[in-house]
Amino acid sequence: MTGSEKSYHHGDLRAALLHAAEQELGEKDRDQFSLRSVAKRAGVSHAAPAHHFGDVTGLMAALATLGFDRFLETQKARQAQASAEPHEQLLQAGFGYIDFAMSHPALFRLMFGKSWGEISDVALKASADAAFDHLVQNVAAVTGGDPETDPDTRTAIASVWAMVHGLADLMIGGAPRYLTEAAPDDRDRMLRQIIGSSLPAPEAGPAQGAAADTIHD
Amino acid sequence: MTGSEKSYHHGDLRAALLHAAEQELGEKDRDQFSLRSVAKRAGVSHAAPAHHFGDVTGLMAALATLGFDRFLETQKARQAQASAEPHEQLLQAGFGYIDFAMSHPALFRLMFGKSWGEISDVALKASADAAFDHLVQNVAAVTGGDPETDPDTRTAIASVWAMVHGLADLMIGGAPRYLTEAAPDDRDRMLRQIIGSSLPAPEAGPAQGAAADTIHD
DNA sequence: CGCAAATCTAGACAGTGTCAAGAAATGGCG
DNA sequence: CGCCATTTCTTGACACTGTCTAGATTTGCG
Repeated sequence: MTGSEKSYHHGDLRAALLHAAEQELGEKDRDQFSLRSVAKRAGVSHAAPAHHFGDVTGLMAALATLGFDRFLETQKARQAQASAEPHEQLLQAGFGYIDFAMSHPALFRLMFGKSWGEISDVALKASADAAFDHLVQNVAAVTGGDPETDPDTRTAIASVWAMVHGLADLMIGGAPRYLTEAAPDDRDRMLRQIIGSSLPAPEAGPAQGAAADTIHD
Repeated sequence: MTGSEKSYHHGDLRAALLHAAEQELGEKDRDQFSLRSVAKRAGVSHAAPAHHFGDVTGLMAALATLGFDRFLETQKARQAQASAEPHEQLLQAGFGYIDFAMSHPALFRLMFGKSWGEISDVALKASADAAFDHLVQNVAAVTGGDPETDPDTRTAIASVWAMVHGLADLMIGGAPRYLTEAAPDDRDRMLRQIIGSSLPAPEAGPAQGAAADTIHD
């Protein structure tokens, strides 16, 4: 423990392996990534990860879990330093969504790479669901409807999610040159406009949005 | 040639390898996919693909090129059996976009997996650009603006593309249960509504669309 | 102290992509 | 037609991958 420079037992190898894997994922491509290389980076033998994560898919699942947690944090951090008005909150969550994707493209692709249905890891599913629920709540706060029953709210959830996710995924690939070539200010304005267009009802009038102040949560 | 059952020279191995690779990609996961397995499926030695595609990335590029071509065909096929009205044309292109993604999820992920900037293969870039230009033209036909100069058109392009791409990518993963759980009819209606919400101006009046008949094509 | 459990190492195995050398078929030129 | 350069494919080898098994080392608990 303490220093834990080089003892037979690492102390907290699981976290160290996750850290190494995250760096490895950030530097190299998805196919350059190897279990042995992260083990080497962590300074342990090639078979050490097996005991903590079992399979390589186990490490991926743990990595994706960690990713979803930070994903949610990024969105909340963006929202924290913004107006409490629901519409603005949802907008900032969307920016956080895109921020995370562009900051950690490989991790983002890993998180959304596998099909939702075939997730067996309970921790991963919990973290992913938490991130999803956050989006649902933010949309519901804007529409004012129940996500489970109100069809307009359900459509709005799918709409906003698709728009933000599509922007994130496309900007990772650098596809829409109309977005990537634009100056940062222009880009933010365009994103704002685009995300806003996917919202159910931006506002009927300028005074309408102030109604949220009475409740304000 | 002729029968070409089993001669030393295959005849058209390149096409056969692409076909085998496509099937392999459809059946197995991205990581199960291997150069040797497609060679075995095509009935040739494990080193045969190297001469036609050089690297494994070369095969991937060729496969993605083939994918983008079919991607474009799928959209055009959808549009062909629909009204010539620009708004409806764009909508059908979007449905084709999503159709293709759900029919060939692995290929779709392969096509959009790599960053746009680091594409060196000229054929791949050409096919991808062709697909992108098709979208641009369809959006421009709705807005009536120049894609290069009109900022509203540029924003509309990014908006529509992001929405449709986001829907496609999310539905591959089965993420938005509000969409995947819905009955097919409901889903189409929701998609129509969602895609429509990302459009600049749905329509000013019902008679407006008939103007396309005069020009047609 | 002693021993079971947990943690990590070392070695082996099948499978991967890539490279070099050579065999087999093709096509052009005399 | 005959011959040879070129293309196409095979074979074998190499380093590397993930996973399995056996064993070494450390920890923790009675």
